[in-house]
Amino acid sequence: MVGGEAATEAGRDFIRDIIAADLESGRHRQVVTRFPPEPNGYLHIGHAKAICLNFGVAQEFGGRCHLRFDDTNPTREEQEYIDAIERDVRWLGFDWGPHLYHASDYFEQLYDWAEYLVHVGKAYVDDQSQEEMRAARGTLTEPGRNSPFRERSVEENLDLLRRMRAGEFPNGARVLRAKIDMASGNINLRDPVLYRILHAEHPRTGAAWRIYPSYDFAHGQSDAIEGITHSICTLEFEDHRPLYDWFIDNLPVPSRPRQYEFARLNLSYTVLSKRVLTELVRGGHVGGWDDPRMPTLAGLRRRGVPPAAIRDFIRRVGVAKANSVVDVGMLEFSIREHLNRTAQRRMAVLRPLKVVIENYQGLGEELDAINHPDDPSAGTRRIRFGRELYVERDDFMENPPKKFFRLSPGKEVRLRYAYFITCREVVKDAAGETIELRCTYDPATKGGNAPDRRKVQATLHWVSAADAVPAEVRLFNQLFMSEVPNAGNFTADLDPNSLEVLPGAMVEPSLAGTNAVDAVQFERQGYFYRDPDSAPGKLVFNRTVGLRDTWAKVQAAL
RNA sequence: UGGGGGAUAGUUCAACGGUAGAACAGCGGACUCUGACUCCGUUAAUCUAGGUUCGAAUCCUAGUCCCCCAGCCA
Repeated sequence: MVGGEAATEAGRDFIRDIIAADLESGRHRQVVTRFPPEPNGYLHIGHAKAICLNFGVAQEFGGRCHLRFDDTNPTREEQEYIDAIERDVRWLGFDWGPHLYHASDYFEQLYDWAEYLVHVGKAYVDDQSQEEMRAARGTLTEPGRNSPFRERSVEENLDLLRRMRAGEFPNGARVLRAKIDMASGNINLRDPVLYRILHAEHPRTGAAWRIYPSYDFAHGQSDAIEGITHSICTLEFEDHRPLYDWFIDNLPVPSRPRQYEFARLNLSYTVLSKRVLTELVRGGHVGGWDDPRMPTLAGLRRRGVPPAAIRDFIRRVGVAKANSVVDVGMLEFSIREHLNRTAQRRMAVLRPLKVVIENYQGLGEELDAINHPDDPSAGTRRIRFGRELYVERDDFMENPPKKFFRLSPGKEVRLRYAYFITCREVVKDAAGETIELRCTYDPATKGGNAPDRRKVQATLHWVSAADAVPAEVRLFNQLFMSEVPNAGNFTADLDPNSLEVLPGAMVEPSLAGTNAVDAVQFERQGYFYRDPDSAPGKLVFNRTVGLRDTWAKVQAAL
């Protein structure tokens, strides 16, 4: 658990207000919440909001939060997803202790309650086809019509229900329906389906069941069985609440949970739809559920986003009932904020340009570099200088605009932790491409300061050619080009340049160490994280997020 | 023309009849061996129209706009 940290981090919102009031009034002695994913896909950052909310309030108010799989539809659910969900919730920083449950744990009890409703005349078996049911349901503005099977006897209903359970009928032949009100303005109350016939293997119950409960019939009662006090869900379930309450009122359930709804998270330039994410994976548009461009927790993890940054982001976003789209920049802010404090600094040249220091005669002395400017306990490391170096191609311009502070012909800059150098000559290939810079250094500026106190406008990162280690660096842009992508036709909106691979990067030797698995800042560029595609002799780094880039803004304005 | 929700700076969230505030973004500046970080300053909002009240984002009335619901999905 993140414990006290989360408690102090917590904001205030209408959900927490309700819980605080319920505790104060004595309605509940302890708050019990649950995070109820359906195991039909990977968790994404939208789920992180629900997870942080449910586990968060439980922590803050001294209660508990259950992890419960809503596994009522075996035609869509898989064990792979169950495992991934548990892994991702833990990674996010939450612990359900012994409280791991499944809706399928309650199948027998739910079935008993179905028979109970039949006994009291509040449920019936309907033989109508799916099409007939749809036609009889009415529309948004017209009431529905009662099913011709609505007034069957209790005995006949019971017999049919039991034979449904026994597997006597094919898929779709009959359903069990609640007898509520076919004329209700709320369509969820027009005799909703409680059980459908599904001859399908269930990941947990195997072939034990031929009928499976609907979400509506399973969710609230599962909450009641577990003693959930506050059943927190998203807005689209708001008009299911009367039905939720109908089951609680009409069944001998052991407790009285109440449902509250909040607005789900939306992020700009991002799609948080399991359907679309699944198609992205199955259609090969991304490398998998953990592709660093994916908004899944697995993708964010691989990208190098720390879970604490996600929690901080969720806290900043808040909880309310208004639909909204959060600027993805806010997520990036939380990531930078966290990584700036925690990531050690290193030097890496993404697009190398060779520099020869013509007057350097040394053999390559070692210099001290600071691992973290704000954290002395992170210590220092030794980096080797040399006659041949690499600097960033973007740090040189032959004909620079006025505001360009970096290297250009005749200009002096500082090489971080090393010396001042001045560009003397530009070497080009036959095509006119700059391939090398001939520079001179000032031996008196060793360590990076001039005895005469003269200043330079820029400090450049660099690596020495002699001991630089080659690496592949992967840069990511948003997967979608539109600020609010159209989930209906998302392929047209995919950015073909969302992945940029730089195969020829050169990094500090310290980055090749086997223990270099933590997030790291490549100075002046961004935060990077070792990708699992790395292998002995093959380093791969993902850019988690770039540093704020004021120069890019100035440049864009030129 | 049914039912359920929602509208506050560009964005997200506060303010619960009593000075409309924060964060992110933006803009300007300071600092800087990261054009980073940090710090300082600053632009910027109550959907509309009436009403109640000494006083309304908040209460009332009438509108407007947006979202969700017609799966044997969740």
